[in-house]
Amino acid sequence: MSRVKSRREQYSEATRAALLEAAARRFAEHGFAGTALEDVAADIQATRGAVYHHFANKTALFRAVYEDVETTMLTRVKEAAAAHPDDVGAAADAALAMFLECCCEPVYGRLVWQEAPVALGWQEWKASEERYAFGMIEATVRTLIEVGKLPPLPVITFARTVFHLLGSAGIDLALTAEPDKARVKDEYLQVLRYMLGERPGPATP
Amino acid sequence: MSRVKSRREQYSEATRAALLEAAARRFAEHGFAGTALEDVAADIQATRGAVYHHFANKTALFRAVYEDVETTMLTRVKEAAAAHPDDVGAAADAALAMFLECCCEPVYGRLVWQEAPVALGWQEWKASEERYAFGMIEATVRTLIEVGKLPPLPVITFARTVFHLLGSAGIDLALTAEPDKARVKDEYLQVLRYMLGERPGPATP
DNA sequence: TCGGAAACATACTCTGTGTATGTTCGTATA
DNA sequence: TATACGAACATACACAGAGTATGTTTCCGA
Repeated sequence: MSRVKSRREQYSEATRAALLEAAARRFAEHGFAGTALEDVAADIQATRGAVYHHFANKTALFRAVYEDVETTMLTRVKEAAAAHPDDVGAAADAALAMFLECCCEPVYGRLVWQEAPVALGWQEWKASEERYAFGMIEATVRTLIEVGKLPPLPVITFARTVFHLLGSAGIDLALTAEPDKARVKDEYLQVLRYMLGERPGPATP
Repeated sequence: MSRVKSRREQYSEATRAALLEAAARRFAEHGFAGTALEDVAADIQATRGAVYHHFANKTALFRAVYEDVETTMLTRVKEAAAAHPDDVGAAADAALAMFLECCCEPVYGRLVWQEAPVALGWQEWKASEERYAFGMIEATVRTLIEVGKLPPLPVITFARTVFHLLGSAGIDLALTAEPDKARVKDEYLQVLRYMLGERPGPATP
């Protein structure tokens, strides 16, 4: 497939990867507008020249970081689902839980849910999610409907709503102070389960 | 209460109001980062000096715009709810529907849901919503639980979720192309009703 | 071994924010 | 009614950061 890399290519890919890593940290910590490319470059002992060699502009750098974390997320979610090859319900549960887990992480949560919509524009962000998180959720929802675990609601809209549901829960959790985190997470799981159709049994009379 | 305004005060308030209006348009159309104060000032035949006289900085201007649209929204929602003084369920329905309506409007939707979290920072945005949309929803949810129309779920978390639910639906609707808008809106109402507890009857067997 | 191109660094331009200072004009006070 | 004062702006300047143009080094293939 891809032949052996020359030393130069290896160096180049290394700095590119280092730039992505540094940028991810900066963007996640200070936001898109709050990060100067100067600082990103300095983090890896380089100058902005290196950045503009590898990426067309600031937005392109962000886009690369964004697609990176999305790909990582997708892999983890697929792994989680693959642990239940015989039970679609359990697989869906695991997938959604893992996605929520990802959203809780400061880097993924902030990048994907806070910065991406303004850095890339809502339109592009929405289109991108089609290929990542949202696409995955849509498949899950479709399965759940086919299996009868969900009523035949409009798939796309329902999936998009679930997507936002998990995302907002995740980002809220990511910013919840440590002492409350466990309780809030439990509350969100209760609410999410309710919204996805589970009904609590009547209180013991 | 407030004594009669001098001519000077009237002029000042007029330009301040004009600045807010121009800024709202610019922010809603080009986003926070994409708006230059120069242009906002030019829109009302003034210079940036006027802006910086009335507002501490760009963020403060945005904050003022933001609080303005939130207040307008709250008024409209309260009016909608007040139309059903005898039926809390209907009042809650009307309130939520009106809120969704507001979220669909490009100015409110974009400012509150896209720009505010990054312009003000998620923390401040969350805190502000406590006093506006979210506070209102919380009251509604609390009522619905007391009346028994909702099970006793954790109020704060549930309200916050509903808040995001309506917001994401609204902003998505705001960006949906006209021919599809009616259908998508209908789909969202279906999904929202489902998530809020209504269960469709079984298909005729 | 040498020409060229990739991988950067350096230097410059331009836009936009924030600030410091100047100017006008209404208004209170003598 | 003359004047002093301060609010309401305008003008001018400093500075940061994005984007671009150009220079420099070093690897690699012919």
